[in-house]
Amino acid sequence: MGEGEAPVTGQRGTRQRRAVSQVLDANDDFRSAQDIHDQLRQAGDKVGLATVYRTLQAMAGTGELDVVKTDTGQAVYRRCREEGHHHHLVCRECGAAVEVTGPSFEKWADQLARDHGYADVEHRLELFGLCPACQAG
Amino acid sequence: MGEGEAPVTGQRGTRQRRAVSQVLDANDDFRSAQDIHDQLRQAGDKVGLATVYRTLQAMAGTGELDVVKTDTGQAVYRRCREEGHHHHLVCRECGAAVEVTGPSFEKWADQLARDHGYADVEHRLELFGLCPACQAG
DNA sequence: TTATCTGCAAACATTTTGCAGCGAG
DNA sequence: CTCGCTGCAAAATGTTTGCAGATAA
Repeated sequence: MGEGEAPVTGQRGTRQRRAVSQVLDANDDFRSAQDIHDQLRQAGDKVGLATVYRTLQAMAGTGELDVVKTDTGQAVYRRCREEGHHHHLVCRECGAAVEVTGPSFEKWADQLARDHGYADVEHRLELFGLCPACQAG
Repeated sequence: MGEGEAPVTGQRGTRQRRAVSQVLDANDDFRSAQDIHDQLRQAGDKVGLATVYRTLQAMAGTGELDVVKTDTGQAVYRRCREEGHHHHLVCRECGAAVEVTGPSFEKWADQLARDHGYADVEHRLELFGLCPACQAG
């Protein structure tokens, strides 16, 4: 009795899940759900688009994935490297990204919020540019 | 001869445009295109939704409007106060916003880009929180 | 007059959801 | 066996676009 509520961690090890995870491992850059879906099909793994969305969402929820919204509002994902709070410098050409942290920036933001009496402040910071490789190309 | 290409500035003074402009003047906070459309209808001004979108887009293009993308990717607008580059501390409850600039932050961002060899870097920074008024409520 | 603007509805792109069936544990 | 996962297709969102007719200059 009292097995209690299902552990939030309760994810089943399905083929589809594994396939998505694998694609994420294989890519060093940010990809959209649809990109990942295409890549999956090309590799011969048949996975529904909805499932890709659901899986990415689930993984992002546990913090194992980083999500960035592009210019057009599209969400792009990649496996998270650094724990904790950080931002990304993303190449707008190829999706390659560097994770960055800025203690001084964080402090500035906090101070700013305090100065204006805003509570519960969070920020979204994205940096977009051309990576060295894409400049050369 | 040579009237030349039409001046980019060629905007006609239509009732609809004026109505949208008026709503923007009346609001001190960020509103979505649809919000503005609703507000317009309530005020008795019949303006098509597409026209609202087109107008807002045009105004944003000339720099007379600030645009911020919310969490959900929705675009929200308000008349721009400060010229030049700045960011916003927006109340996630009521849309009230403070415009902020951060020279130290800008410098940090530039340096970061340089350190990683990224060119043509731009950043998007939004701060979301609860404004003093909404905390009280 | 005439180029621009407007309104409508249909097109779009991305993401979410309902539901019957499959499959991991 | 069960309950969560999956696939499909349909729905939902928010925004854009094509086109015929209205309108500012």
